[in-house]
Amino acid sequence: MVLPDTRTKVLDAAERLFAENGYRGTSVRAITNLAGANLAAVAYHFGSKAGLMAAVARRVIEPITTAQHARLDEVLVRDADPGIADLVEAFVGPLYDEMPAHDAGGARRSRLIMAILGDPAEEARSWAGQDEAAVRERFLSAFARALPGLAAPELWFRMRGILAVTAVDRVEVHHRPTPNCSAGAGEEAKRWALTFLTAAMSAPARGTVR
Amino acid sequence: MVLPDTRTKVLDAAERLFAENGYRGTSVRAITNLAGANLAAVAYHFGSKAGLMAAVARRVIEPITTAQHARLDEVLVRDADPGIADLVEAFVGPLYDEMPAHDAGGARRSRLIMAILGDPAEEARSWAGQDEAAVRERFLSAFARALPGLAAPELWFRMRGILAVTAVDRVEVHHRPTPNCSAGAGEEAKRWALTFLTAAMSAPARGTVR
DNA sequence: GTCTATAAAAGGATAGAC
DNA sequence: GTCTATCCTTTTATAGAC
Repeated sequence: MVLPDTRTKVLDAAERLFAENGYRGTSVRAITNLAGANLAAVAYHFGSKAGLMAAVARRVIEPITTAQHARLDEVLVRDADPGIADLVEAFVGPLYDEMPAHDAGGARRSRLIMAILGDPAEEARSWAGQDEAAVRERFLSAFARALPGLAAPELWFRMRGILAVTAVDRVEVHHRPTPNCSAGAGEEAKRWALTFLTAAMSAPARGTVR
Repeated sequence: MVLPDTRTKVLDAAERLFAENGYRGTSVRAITNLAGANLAAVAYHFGSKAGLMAAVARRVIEPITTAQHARLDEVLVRDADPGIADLVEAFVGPLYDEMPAHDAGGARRSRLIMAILGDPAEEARSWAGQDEAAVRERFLSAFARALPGLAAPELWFRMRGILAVTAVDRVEVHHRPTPNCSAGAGEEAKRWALTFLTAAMSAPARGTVR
């Protein structure tokens, strides 16, 4: 068993605190305290607080985009013109599989992504990185082929809808209405999301018709 | 023409800056500077920065919840057992009508709501207030009647989906993929949302079946 | 690589004059 | 109601010893 080095300990602590309190709500001091490291370690290993956030975001997002690429590859091998359900599954599936809600780390990473997406700072855009943009472009093209009646702006609207639903899921944006209605666990929530989003994406275009 | 008093000027400036930079990203100094008011005005009129945020949130949210209640009332008068499309329209419609994207103020208030929902702070929960919770409960019951096959947790999942899609709409959560694919304007975006969400809410339950 | 110490700035809040 | 002046805390970043 290898003990984590300081760099990794700081990264772990930052992931947790950024997820819980957001970027601006987390101080470098709180991170290094939790990590059992020195305040100066952040500057040494990551240059600055922003550099640390970028590193945290990269570590969380990379496995997801990798899985999304792989799933889309599989789908396209099976069928050059895949259906909506397959595309939705290839895009959304990895978000659940890589961040299972029943796992503490998964829920934490999910909250972190929400914190990144919800951050109004311009900087936050760059945290998501180019991986994420590339994946989105690929899926956008695939959906455009599967939904020929849909104009680009409406397709883009729907794509954001997918991102919104999956990002908000498992994040308590409000108090739960009743205690038993908390977020679904693992596979259940994934199935709900796939049902919800496949139906939504399959809706006929309404771009200009009344 | 009545000139706005200091209280209103501060409220306006705060609404704008909170929307653009979030609660934590906005200093009281920046607000009073933009308002052309004195730093101490915030303490005098609102008690504290948090009190100011609560006042801003109330002013934005109240007209929306009022409209949602009214629209649901209308729907229930016409039909004691309304369909999914009517319920979705009654819930989502006011979010677009009260915050038109083509209007600068509408887009700003939309971003503000996103900033509130996305804020990880516990405090942020209370900003949305009880109005919003009451509306959600009413619609939850109405949807439950219209979707008898849907268990409570899955219904709650879908309700959050509606909130997610409408909140994220018109907010650039990422860089736009191509310049022409920006957010849809006004009525168009509303129609896209109603189409997308009505289809999603109408999907058959998948809670436990395979 | 890790630490102490400190710089330098920005933040929220408030006392008290007017 | 509005203003000035100031207090006190917290923040990021860095210089320099070890």
